[in-house]
Amino acid sequence: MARTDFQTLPGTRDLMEPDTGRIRHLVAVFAEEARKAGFGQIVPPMFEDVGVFVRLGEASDVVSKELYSFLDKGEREISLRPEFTASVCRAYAQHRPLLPWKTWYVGPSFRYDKPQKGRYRQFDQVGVEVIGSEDPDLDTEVIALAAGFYQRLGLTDVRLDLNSLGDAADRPRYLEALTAYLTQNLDALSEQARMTMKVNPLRVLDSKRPQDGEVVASAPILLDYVSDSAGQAFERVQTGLTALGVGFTIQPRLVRGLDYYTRTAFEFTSPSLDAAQTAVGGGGRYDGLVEALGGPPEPGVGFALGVDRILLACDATGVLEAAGSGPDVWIVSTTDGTEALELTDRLRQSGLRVERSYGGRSMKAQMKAANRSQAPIALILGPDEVSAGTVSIRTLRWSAESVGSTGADEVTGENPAAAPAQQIVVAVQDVVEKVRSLLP
RNA sequence: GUGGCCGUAGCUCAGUUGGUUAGAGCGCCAGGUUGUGAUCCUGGAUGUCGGGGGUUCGAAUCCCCUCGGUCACCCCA
Repeated sequence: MARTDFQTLPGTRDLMEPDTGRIRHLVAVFAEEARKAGFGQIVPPMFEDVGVFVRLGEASDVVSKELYSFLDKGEREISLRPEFTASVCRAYAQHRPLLPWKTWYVGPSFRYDKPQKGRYRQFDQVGVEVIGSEDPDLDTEVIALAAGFYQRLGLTDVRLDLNSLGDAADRPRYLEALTAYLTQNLDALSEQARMTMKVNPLRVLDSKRPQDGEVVASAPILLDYVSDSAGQAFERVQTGLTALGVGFTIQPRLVRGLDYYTRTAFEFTSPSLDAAQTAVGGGGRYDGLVEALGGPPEPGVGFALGVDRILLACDATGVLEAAGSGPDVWIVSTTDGTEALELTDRLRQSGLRVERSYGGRSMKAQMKAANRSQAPIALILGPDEVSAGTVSIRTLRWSAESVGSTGADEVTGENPAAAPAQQIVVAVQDVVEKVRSLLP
């Protein structure tokens, strides 16, 4: 391990190629899907008044212990956003765009968690929110958008779990029944579950501890306590998803980590992730959140998908490979003139990806670098070429990819097992055209 | 926040009854090659053995602390 004065803080990292290229692609696909579905992009600030996030519910860990908070120089209490939904609701309350307001986002969020595989303190999400309509068809549309996005990436094994949490008015009745039941079975519960029960009984349903499994399995079912209107809406969502061919599983014990959810709640998981974190996305309806943030009582529905976990799932299933990012042309120069500089510039202006060697290295070293870059073509500028006003074009990558015929005499390579390299000499002014004709 | 495992070159790792100048493979650099990339051959560079303290004649190796990574709990994307 290299000794350096500074390194990234826990739970943060430097994303670099090829990962950054994959993320660019992923985001481009998502933006396209969202645009087709009528969503416009929002870029809210990464930090807000802590109150914006506290309204998410103080019973959730995200708020109670994972908020990155600090005092700024104006003595304001600030938090880095732990998610986008609160910011979007705040933005709606502040700007009052036309309803229904459909918006999508991408960017980092921050949670002070202990890092783990697929879990970072700074992590990227893409997501959408719709403010201002209770229509369950929007729930369906939003879920289908996420499902379609996974499909387009090639993630075919993503599983959708669905539940209805009922209206805010249904919640107390259910909590009462659940608490009574859990209290009765207190002895059978794990210590952690007992702690959770005091703070947020719903979350006990989500316990992954085998010990709690038995108790949870026969706990009262949320769906039995859901109001008629919420129940009908849930039916409508199911019918809609089925009509669209989106597969799902009703998961009566699915609850979400943030308290603001009402009615439809859903979670996407990828079984190919063997880590503890298999959720690649989730969301639901939050009909009271805008109002809680001081806005009008507008309902909302949306989801957030974890970019890093999606990438992990892609790795596990071998999709979304990094696109080849090598240059089209590599320029080898053994003179100290400005010819290489000019040729590089000219080729780049013509739209080609051009790389070259620097530092006046030997031709052998430059050819090695050219070969390694995976460029299909090397342009050689030595004293002979410069004085004759020409450039030598040499095809690279002996072994596999053919670069098209140069129509020139073949130069025998020294590698007997590989296709022979070809080399031709052209006038400087014809280089761009010739190179273009050789590229696929 | 709690617990398990781990931390030696750019990368993957070897290196235990503590013992002289700390190793391998890959990669990198240079040469063999008459300006031309594979292979091969030759040569070369790089480590305060994560950091600090302690035990010892002597520590990569044993002890303590600390930082970082990783996995699980928890939580969630």
